[in-house]
Parts: sequence; C-alpha cells; structure tokens
Amino acid sequence: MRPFSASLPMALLRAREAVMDDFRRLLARHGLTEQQWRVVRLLADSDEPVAMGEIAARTFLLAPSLTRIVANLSDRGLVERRAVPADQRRATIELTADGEALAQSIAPQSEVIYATIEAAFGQRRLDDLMHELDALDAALRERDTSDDAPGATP
Amino acid sequence: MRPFSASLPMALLRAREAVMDDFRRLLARHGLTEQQWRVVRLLADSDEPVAMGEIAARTFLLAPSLTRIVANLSDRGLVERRAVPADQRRATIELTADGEALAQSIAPQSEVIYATIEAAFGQRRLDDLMHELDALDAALRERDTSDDAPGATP
DNA sequence: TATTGTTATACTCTATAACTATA
DNA sequence: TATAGTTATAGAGTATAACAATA
Repeated sequence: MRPFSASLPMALLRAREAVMDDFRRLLARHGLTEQQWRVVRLLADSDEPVAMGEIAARTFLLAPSLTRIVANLSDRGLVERRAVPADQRRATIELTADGEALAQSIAPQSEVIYATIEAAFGQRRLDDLMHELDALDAALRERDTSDDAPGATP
Repeated sequence: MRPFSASLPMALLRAREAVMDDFRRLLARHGLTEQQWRVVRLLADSDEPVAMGEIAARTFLLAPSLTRIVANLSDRGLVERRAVPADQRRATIELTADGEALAQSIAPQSEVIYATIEAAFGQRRLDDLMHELDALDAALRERDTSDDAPGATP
C-alpha cells in the first residue's frame, strides 16, 4: 500500500491543518467556528444576498448543517434571512451591519496571518500552489461529469 | 479583503473535498469514517505497535477523540491495545488479523481511485503538488518553531 | 512535578430520511 | 412531480478541563 505519509488526502490535510492553526485561533477569539466563518466570509464577499443552496455548495456544508449555522448567526444578529418574491420556496441570506463589521474586523488580522505564510513560503510559490489546487479540483470535477473519459485512451 | 475563492484554506478544502468524494464512499462501504481510517491506515503502515500520542499527532486527532476511536475499533476487533512494559503510563495500539485484513481489502480499491486521479491530473504533476504541500507544511512549522524568524529580514 | 492517557461535559458538524411549502 | 429548505434523529468529532496513574 502507498505509504501513509505519501497519501494525497493526508498531504492536503497536513497542509490545511498547518495553515488553519493560526486562523482557528483568530476565529475563536471572535467566537466563530471555521464553518461559521466560511459562511460569513462568503457573504462578505458577495454584493447580493445569497441563496441557501448556493451557500451550502460553495462552503461544502450540508443543508441541515447550514440551516443551523444560519439560525445561530441570525440569533447573534450577524445575518438576516430574506424571502425571494419570485420563488417563495427559496431564502437568501445577507450580512447585517454587525455581520459586516465583524467580517471587517477579522479581515486585517487574517491578512497579517496570510502575509506570514507568504513570507515563509514565497508569494509566487503560494500562487502557483493555489493554481494547482484549483486545477486538481477542476480535473476531478471534469472526470466526474464525463462518463466516457474523453482522451483517457490516447 | 482577499476574495473567498482565492483563500488558501478554501483552496485546500476544495481540493481535499474533491479527492475525498471517492474515498469517503469507499470507506463508508467498509463501515469506516475518515478519522477511523486514518488510524487504521497509519497502523497498517507501521511494523510495530504505535503509541496513542504518536497516533494522535500523525492523524491530527485530539487525544479524547482518539481514545474513543480506538475504543470503537477495539470493540469491533480491528485493533488491540498493548501495555508498554518500560512505561506503564503508555499504551500502544496495533492491528489485529481482522484489522490487517480490512486494510488489505480496502487498499486495492484505494489504489484504483488513486489511479483515476493520476490519470485525470497527471502523475508527475500530482507528485509535484504533493511535494509543494509538504514544503508548505514544513515552512509553516519552521516558522512556528523559530521565534526570531531568521532570514525574514534580508 | 511533569507526562501519558482517560473521563467528563458541552457543543458543533455530519449524514440520512422524512416532511413542508412552493413551483 | 420536482425542487428548496427545514425538521428529526442518531452518531461522531472538537475542544477544554479535570483526573488518575506513572515517571
């Protein structure tokens, strides 16, 4: 069997844990879990309210998890639900002023952490790594959506 | 703020989710969670019994989580605890014959998944990516252990 | 006293199914 | 009928502190 240390999932986990070590401490100081921050971060990045389904897909959270996370954030006054007039089944979420303020207070500290990572690893090298991670994701999605794997048998 | 999609933690998560999508289905068919498999996999990779502390560190599991996971695997007859004569505080864990058999039955299916990933992304490219992931981990650990960051001010 | 590991406790997330309301 | 989201339920992992046994 492929050695434990040479496992791709482990390599990805190891790298992510090393990176998240700093970020988790920052988020804990602001009373946010990693998953809650993923939602807040996505909303802070968007100009418009985002539908539950889209949030779930982009944050890799299951719908029931997201429902609870949004309920929690809503109770804390950080996000607000909004009905979609055109489709009453759907709900969109957006940050409140408090939610925006929280995101804006975390952002600069997040950038400081990011800067130390770039300093330790190299900015160009980090960009290249991110590009390859995205390419891997794209390649696997492409593979999953093409049943006959075009080009697999040259 | 750095766009959500350009976040390093998200890029690592996205790539890992894409990879784990296949592996999780495989593990679920064998009644193992991702974390349980990390433990079994590590033990299968080792010639000798491994101490709880070392397992925890290498699988990124907290001690209380590991205690429960090992208890679960032990109840299912997949692993066995062993006392360390030289140090009665410590406990080492090893696979039973059933545990070995389970690992050996999963391994070839895991390699099949791995092969499809290599086919989709390229073997050389995947090796390079793994190398960079390890280097990132190493760079961040190095940074964390050196307080005065030698070379940070050239 | 410090270390190794377990127990206690509370919370969060995962995962699947069943359900509601709407389209 | 299909879709979007919630509710129900069970289980597993996270995180911190307190603890026991041993070094």
